[in-house]
Amino acid sequence: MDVCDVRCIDEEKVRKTQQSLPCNENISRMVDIFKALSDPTRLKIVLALLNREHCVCDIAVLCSQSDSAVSHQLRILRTMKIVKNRRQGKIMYYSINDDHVVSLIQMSLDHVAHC
Amino acid sequence: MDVCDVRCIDEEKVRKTQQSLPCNENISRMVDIFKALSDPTRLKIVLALLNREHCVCDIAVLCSQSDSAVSHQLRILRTMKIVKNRRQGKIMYYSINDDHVVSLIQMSLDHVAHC
DNA sequence: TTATCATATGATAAACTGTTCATATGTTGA
DNA sequence: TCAACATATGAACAGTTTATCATATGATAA
Repeated sequence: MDVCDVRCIDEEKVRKTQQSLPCNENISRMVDIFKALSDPTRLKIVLALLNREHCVCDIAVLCSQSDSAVSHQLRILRTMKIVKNRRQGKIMYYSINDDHVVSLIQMSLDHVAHC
Repeated sequence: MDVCDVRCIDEEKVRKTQQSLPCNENISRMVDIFKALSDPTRLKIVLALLNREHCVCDIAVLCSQSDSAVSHQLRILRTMKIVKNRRQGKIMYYSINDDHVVSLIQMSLDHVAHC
């Protein structure tokens, strides 16, 4: 870890910014949220569920992916509690389970929409 | 691509959700933004610059990474216009260049802070 | 209870990502 | 002009991620 040695850093600036940083655990949580949304398949899934609940099969069509690939990604989103599911007979319906993520997506949508 | 065949999909629901989806280009842009923030080093850099501008060397200290690693990540953030830089002699100062990203981060911070 | 259907899961291969190391660039002061 | 320094960059390697394939599970209807 060849971090630059003491000569060049402005210790006071660094110290102050250091204090302004969230704790590592919160940084890690933020990374996890962004990571969840940083894959096109997962983002499409969440965008689709923003509209309404859907079964795995329909989600697969909407994402142009195999049922299996979608199921894997749904498991990740489920583990993160971004989506939830309910069974109706053979069919599993998925829907959004995290309003914060909805806000994040809405904000990023606004961002890309006008630029 | 063994997408589920016509039997199981609810064509009407799928059609409507399809129409609600952003265009692929915008989805791709959203993915890029989230991807930029989904690495701990890059997120820490942006969080640090949220406080004030810093030189590469100080950023490296703040991220507990080598100057080189940080420089690589700064290039990515620069390419995405999330940060900008200005030279002062030998030293290169980096700062935030995208207010939307600031809002996204602030929102995700609020999210992780109270949960 | 058995066949079929919708979904889930484990293993694998391919692609991607991030750090490191070596080296290059550009700036300053001697 | 040269040495020293801050930063940048290219190549390579390790670790991670994602889709696929094969198979498993759980539910329904015959």
